[in-house]
Amino acid sequence: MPALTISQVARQVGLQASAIRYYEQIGLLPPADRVSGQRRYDMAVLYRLSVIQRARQLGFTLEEVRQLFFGFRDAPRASARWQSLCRKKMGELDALLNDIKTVRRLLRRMMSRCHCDTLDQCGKGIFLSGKVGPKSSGKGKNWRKPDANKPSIRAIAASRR
Amino acid sequence: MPALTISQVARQVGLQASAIRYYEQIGLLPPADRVSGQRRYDMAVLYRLSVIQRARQLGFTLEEVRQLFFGFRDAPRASARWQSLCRKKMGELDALLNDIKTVRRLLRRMMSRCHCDTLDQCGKGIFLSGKVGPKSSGKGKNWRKPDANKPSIRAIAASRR
DNA sequence: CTAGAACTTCAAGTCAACTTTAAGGCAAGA
DNA sequence: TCTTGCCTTAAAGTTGACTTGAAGTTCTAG
Repeated sequence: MPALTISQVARQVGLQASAIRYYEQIGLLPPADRVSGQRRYDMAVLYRLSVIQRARQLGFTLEEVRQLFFGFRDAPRASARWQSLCRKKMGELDALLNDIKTVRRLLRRMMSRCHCDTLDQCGKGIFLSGKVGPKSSGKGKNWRKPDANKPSIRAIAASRR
Repeated sequence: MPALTISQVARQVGLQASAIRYYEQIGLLPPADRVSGQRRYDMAVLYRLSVIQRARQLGFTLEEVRQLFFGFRDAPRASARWQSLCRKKMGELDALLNDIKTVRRLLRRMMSRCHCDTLDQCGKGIFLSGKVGPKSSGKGKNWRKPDANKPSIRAIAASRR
């Protein structure tokens, strides 16, 4: 009967021990059995962690993983849970894809159309073209361009670990 | 001579005043003139901020914006600076695009191929298929699958503000 | 028996780009 | 004078998913 230590488990699934402790702490893993204070695991935790890892690969947050495990009071079948979450995530990906394409167009335009000498000149053009920031254009006092400077793709680097 | 207050500037460019103070604090904007302690601006700052806003739209980090302003000791022309940064960002976008496509394929596979009853069963399958985590496979003691579970697309939601 | 490796907990740090809070300053209008 | 409203600073909070650090305990090899 394999009673694995935390670092053995960590090695098996390719995580740091601290991540496993963290998952336990936030309730994604049940409190582990202890042998004089130290955690001991069996194979089941490897499966559990594999699911978590796969979900992370698929772009799910830990909150979504929590849903996967505990969220569906209906839908008891694992496959149905995956289905539901995957469909949702697929939609988010498509939205992200669109944003990225928009930004690519913008980048292309910027590259081909800017011939400014100075950034101030450049900024003047941008400011006057009104593509940035709401310049109260008479449509009512609190009117805002609908999603004017929308595609920001924040944390574009952050997403690539 | 328009001497704008910080909130007037903020309204013009569609930012919060706190963001402008922050930009000053991190050195993206020069210290503003003061009238009895309060910041006063002229049109130049609108252009400056327009450039920053446009850059943010294009997916640039503030660090990259800093490069745009102060980074190129060579390349004095604004257009050349934009070119260089845009090309780089374009590459990052393409990489991100690839990751997204990979994740989409994974999502599709998960949806069509998983028929598990329980998540444990699911996890067992994932674990045994070895697609998650390095399972020391005899290629040397510290061998790791090259980028095994790579496409994680962290902060996929974060990128959509 | 004794190193030192591996484990424990709890708190705090990380990253980016800001925002929020607390505590206070200054000017104009009633 | 009092209130309203905008402004100031410095510090702390936000978000997610962990990691790192400090201080202490336990296991293991020699």
